[in-house]
This record gives sequence, C-alpha cells and structure tokens, in this order.
Amino acid sequence: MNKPLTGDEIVEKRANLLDCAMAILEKDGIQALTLRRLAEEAGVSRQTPYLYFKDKAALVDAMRIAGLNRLTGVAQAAVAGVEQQDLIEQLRVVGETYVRFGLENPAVYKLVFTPIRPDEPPTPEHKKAIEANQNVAAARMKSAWKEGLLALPPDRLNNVFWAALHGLISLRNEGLIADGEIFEQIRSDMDYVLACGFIERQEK
Amino acid sequence: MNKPLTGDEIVEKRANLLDCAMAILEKDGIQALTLRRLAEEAGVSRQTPYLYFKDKAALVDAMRIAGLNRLTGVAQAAVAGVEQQDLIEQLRVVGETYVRFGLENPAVYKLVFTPIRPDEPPTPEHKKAIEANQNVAAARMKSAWKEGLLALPPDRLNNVFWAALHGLISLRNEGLIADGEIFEQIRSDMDYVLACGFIERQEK
DNA sequence: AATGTCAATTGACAGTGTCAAGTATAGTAC
DNA sequence: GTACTATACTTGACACTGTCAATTGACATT
Repeated sequence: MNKPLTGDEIVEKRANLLDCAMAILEKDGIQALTLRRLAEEAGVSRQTPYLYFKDKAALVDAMRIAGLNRLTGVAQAAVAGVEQQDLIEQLRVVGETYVRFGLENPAVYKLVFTPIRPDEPPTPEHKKAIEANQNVAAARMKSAWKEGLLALPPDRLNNVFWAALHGLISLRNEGLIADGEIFEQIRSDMDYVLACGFIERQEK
Repeated sequence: MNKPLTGDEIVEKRANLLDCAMAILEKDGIQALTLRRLAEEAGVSRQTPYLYFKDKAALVDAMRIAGLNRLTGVAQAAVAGVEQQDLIEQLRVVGETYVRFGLENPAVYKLVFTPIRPDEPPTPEHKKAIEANQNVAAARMKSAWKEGLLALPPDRLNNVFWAALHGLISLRNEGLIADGEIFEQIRSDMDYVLACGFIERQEK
C-alpha cells in the first residue's frame, strides 16, 4: 500500500480521518479528541494523521470548517422548504435551525464558534465557510430591507439577531440559564427580536 | 515553615495562588496555565497547589468564580455612579460595563462563561456568584417592570438583553464579526434591544 | 531528647503532541 | 529479473502535562 496516492485518495483518507474526529468529538467531547485515539479509531498508525494535517490545531481547524458547513447545509435545506412564505417566517426557520443544531450538537456548535488560535486570523477557507453560513440569514435580511420591511439596516438587525441566538444557545449549553421549556422560550425570544426589527409583523 | 496553618494563612496562600493563576491566564492565555508553571511563578514547589485545590479543574473553577465576582464588582461600582438616573440609563451602564469587561479581558470573560465540566452542576458558590452577577441587571429590570415601563416580563427581557450582549462579545472576541467601531456599534445594538423592551424611551 | 503532626518537596508514571529515523512496498531503469 | 528510488506508513524517542505516592523537614508536645 505504498504507491503514490491520487488526489482523490488523499481527500478520501483525509475525509475519513475528519469523520472519525467528529465522531469522537460528538461522542466523548473535545477533551477526548486525542491524536492517538483518532489514529486507533481510524485504524491507522499513530503518526498517520500528520500526513493529512500539519498538527492538531490544523485538524481542529478542519473540523471547525466541516461543522460550520454542516450547519450551513441544514439551514439551507430547512429554509428551502419555506421559500415561498414571507421573509420573517423564513428567518424564523433559519433561527430555529440554528437553535436546534446548537442545542442538539453542543460540542460541535461550541467548536465551530470558538476558534482556538486567538492571534492568527481565520484561513480563507474558514472565512468562506463563515460567509456562506452567515449569508443564509443575511441574504433574507437584505431582501426584507429592500422591500422596506425593516426598521433598521439589515446588517445591524442581522448582528443583533445572530448575537441573541448565539448568546441564548451558548448560555444555555453552558448551563447558565435555566432550562424548562427552553426551546419554546428561545423561539419566542427570537420572535421578539425579529418583531422589533420588522416594521410591521404579518399575521399568519 | 511547617507548623499547622491558621485559617487565615490558608486563605491567603490560596488567594495568592489564585492571583498568580489569573495573571498567567491574562498574560498568556488559558493553554499557558499549567500547574507546574503556576507553582514556579508562585515560588512554591510543583505539588503545592494540590494542597489548596483538589485538582486542576478545581483551580479553574475557583478562577471562574473569582473572575465572575470581579465582573460583578465593576458592574456594581459603575451603576452606583448613576443610581439617581432613570432605569434605562442604569441598564445601559451595566451593559456597557459588561461589554468593556468582555472586550478588554477576553480570556477571563471566556473562562467565566464557559464551564469546563459539562456534566457536573455548578457548585453552590458558583451558583451564588452567578446569581449576584445577574442580579445587577435583573433587579433593575424588575423595578422597570413594576413601574410599568416594560413591554414584556423582566426575566424575558433580561434573557434577551443578556444573550444579545453575550453573543456580541463572544462573536467579537472569536473574531467572527468584523471590528471597526465595534464599541459604538455594540452600544447601539444594546440600546436597540433596550429600546424595544421599554414601552417608551425617555429622551435625555 | 524522643515522638508525632503536618506543610511541603521530590520521585515516578501514564498520557499527550510531535520530531526524527526507520521500514516496506510499488514503480522504474537497466 | 535485479537494483534503485520514491513514497506511504510505522516506530522510537523526547519534552511536557496532571497526578499519585513516598519522602523530607520543621515545629509542638510529651
């Protein structure tokens, strides 16, 4: 098994390692994600991951991007189902997807939104993933703005909207706000922010 | 130097270790906080921290509480200076204190709001620190509610207010929202949330 | 002077990330 | 077919981590 690898083989093995790493993360948390365990679980030798990732930080970066793209994917899929409804409803669906994803995959969510390297700027690939992710909501904010539905500029509302969701998910996942009917509560908090941002709320 | 320690000596040495640990955290980040380095920096031997903290997690827990209390302290001090002004202004000051603290002490802020042990519930001491911290804003929300100033129940507005601030600070610190005049921007985002929550906004 | 107590230190170990050297196999040249 | 080389992969080794266990050493009591 030592002939030169084709490009496809490389991306496939890399993807396999990535999947394994994500599985470990979801199963046992970030502190359980060790290079040795990853190697073992993937059925390769200790040092093999270094053939596909420069170091552990690079692996984690890749995981971050993968998780982010996953979130983007489910958000897009969810909103595709309500494309014909009004914009505020679409945004509500996007927000709900975020919340659901964040609460159901706390480890992945946390990883995605907490880069470890505070100094270095995000890679271009990471930046692109972030943009794509943001765009799901931002594009609809812009549309709403163009139609004169917003009480404040779309990027501002997007900021507040996103931050409120992110804050609720984070605080919830860290156990800092009590649970109870957390899902309905967050949904209505979200509705509240949206309702404030939209000039007038359509009744359904 | 081996006679039984008095209670005061214990808390003093413990506090000294805590201070050292906080200093390391602020200076070089959480990944630089190592028990050996802490011991060295504190001028004690490798194992000494174990006399005052069960293990590293216990040390970090103590740091979390210390950081939280520090934030509570500055918030209380800040709001004490505007106690005679109207409630919305007081809340604005509280929020601003949070934002300033979060942006100026990113490592401490992150530590405070991201418990490491996902399973175990917060200790009573931690819980008390959280409550005291929340109460700075929550008490004023309640007052505003009693005076009929709020458009929604105080705990709900508090949730959204807090979450929005926390989200903005976090996303900003993780480099996920662009900077620029971040400070003014967050302030006005905060104003926006408050303005939505208050039935009518007082002009100054 | 002997003993016991207890703060504090040092020794040791398993586990981590990672560099460097080694191994083995597939392809190529003759 | 044999020798060579490139390359996928493995193993050895090291510094560093958290932590348990045994040891040391100074004081108080007898």
